[in-house]
Amino acid sequence: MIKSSCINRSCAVQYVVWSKPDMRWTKTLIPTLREDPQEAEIDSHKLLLRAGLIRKLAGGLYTFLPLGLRVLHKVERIVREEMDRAGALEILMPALHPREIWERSGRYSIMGDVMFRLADRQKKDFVLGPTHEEIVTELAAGELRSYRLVPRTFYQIQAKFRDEIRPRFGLMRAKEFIMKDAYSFDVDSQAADASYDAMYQAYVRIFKRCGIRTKVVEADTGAMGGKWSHEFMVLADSGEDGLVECTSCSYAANLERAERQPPEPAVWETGDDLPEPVATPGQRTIEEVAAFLKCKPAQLIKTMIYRLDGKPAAILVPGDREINEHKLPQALNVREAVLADEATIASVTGAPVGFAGPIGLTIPVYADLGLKGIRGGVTGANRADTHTRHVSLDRDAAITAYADLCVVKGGDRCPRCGADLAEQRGIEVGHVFKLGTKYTEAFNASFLDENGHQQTLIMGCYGIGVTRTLQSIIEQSRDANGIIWPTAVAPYPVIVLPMNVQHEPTMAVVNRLVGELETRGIEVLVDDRDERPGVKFKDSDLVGFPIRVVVGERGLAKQQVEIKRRRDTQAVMSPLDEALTTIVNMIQHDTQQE
RNA sequence: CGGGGCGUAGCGCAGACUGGUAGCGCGUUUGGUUCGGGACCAAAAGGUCAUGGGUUCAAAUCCCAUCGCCCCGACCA
Repeated sequence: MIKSSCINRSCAVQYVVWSKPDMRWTKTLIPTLREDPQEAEIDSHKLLLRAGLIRKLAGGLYTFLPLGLRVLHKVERIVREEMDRAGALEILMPALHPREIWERSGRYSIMGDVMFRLADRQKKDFVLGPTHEEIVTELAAGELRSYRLVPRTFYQIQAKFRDEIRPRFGLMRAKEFIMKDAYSFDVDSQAADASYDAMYQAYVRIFKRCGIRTKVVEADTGAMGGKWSHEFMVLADSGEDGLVECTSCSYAANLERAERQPPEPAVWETGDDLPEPVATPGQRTIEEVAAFLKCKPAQLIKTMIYRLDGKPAAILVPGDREINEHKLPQALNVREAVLADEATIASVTGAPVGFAGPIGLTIPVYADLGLKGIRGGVTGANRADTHTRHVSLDRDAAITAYADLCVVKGGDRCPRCGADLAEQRGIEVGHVFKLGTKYTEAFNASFLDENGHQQTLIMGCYGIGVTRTLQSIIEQSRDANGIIWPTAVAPYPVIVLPMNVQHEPTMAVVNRLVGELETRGIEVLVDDRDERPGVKFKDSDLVGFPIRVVVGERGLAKQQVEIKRRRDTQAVMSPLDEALTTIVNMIQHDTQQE
């Protein structure tokens, strides 16, 4: 039964030459589930399980079943093609790293909790790599010694390991996942910008070819360090990241980084009244105090005590706002900003937690720009069970500096053009960083320039969560019946459903059509199960093959087969001798569209 | 790590409060009737009731501990 023609026409299938282009449902494993698994919360996770693409081994650890692996390979192939096109060089680095290399960059302590640690039989310490900046920089330090060998960009596609605090949503946040990571090394900042741009453009192409719409946002560099970065976000309500985009200009940013133009000064009162203590017994939170004093949360001035590089300071934001801790280091020019403990708060304010205010403090006081010019505000009085009202910050408190310190929200003003910002959720599928010399200095990665001078390599790094991207495709392309695969990443672009596998003329037509598709290099799955049509239709929709061909006695009587796109509602009847052309045209058309 | 929920057949669940022979639906196997959107009839297989301990004549059920999974939070490229 199995066609042997795959051998002599394997050249038609680029890269995936080891894979037979056609498959019978009864010969593979596609364990579809009729009901939603109890373990899954979001739709894409449910569908991964229901469509028989993955199975869970343990929390954050998944096995890819045949169909899931086919999709994974297709995404990887797109990534490889675009990386290669951009001039990046594929390598493969170890997943197991000696501890010392992480200590050299200082990240063993920074990322220590994220890394799985283990020891060999000699009790030598190792970690499972959560990322590979250290490893690749070590390589560059040894090999890229001459300007003639620069620029170079290396990439790999490999399993990464992270001891996530909470793995969730299936492949979205897993303990082991597939990542494409790339690293560029350049002679100077300008050349590094060009490398960055090449990767950025490659990413745009990759996600487009995967059939997903992404939004590029300015991002925080976090533990990666570096100066600048962009994230590629798949917009989805289930996304773990918040982001804002301008309704007018092109500004878009992760909430961790997003800035805003200062709003109009909050004038609640004329400002003629002087500060006055008011008893607020037991009212600690913003909500409690606002309700107690019958004022709006925004009228309160939230005062939080932080330690900036160890030294206490007060951070002030409007009562209806959150402090953005990611922005503090840069805004206040410190290395580390952490919330102070209760003892510190008590000693600098002289009051229990919940009653801190800026008036009379002897530590530095930094206020959000949204508080500039506020009149009639309410603050803690630095005394138990007491607040202060009629506060005009400029007049009543010694403000060390105003800065943009709070988390931006939808409705705030764009930092570029002043128009409204809109807030959305997104899934981070790609992240590109300009790292500068953080790692190349730590690893002494330098080269000799044309003049024989020693110079430090400028580095960039670029990640794509491959398995996360796979799930994001589903998150963005599905309906009530199941997945709708974009053609480029579908496990099979075509599924053929014989309505009655016992009917010989039906199977003769199926086999001939499948053979013809094979010769065109088109991968086909034949649902040759002896099941009722309804079952096959449901499974076909659930798994989401882009094109479905139904061969039944009803159509055959008119020498026709039915061809239907998964994303369309209407099927078309096609004469037998035109079916092949119709299908091929659809695939070509859809691949270009997507 | 804090808070909450859940572990009973491959999947989804009931049974637990009030201890007394392990249940239902789907799926699976066999036979038959069906056959263009998850058919019907009949028969059957399938369980350390998460694990360990305790109480009891008797524990899926009550008590204690542990483990695992899911959600919220903290946290996180």
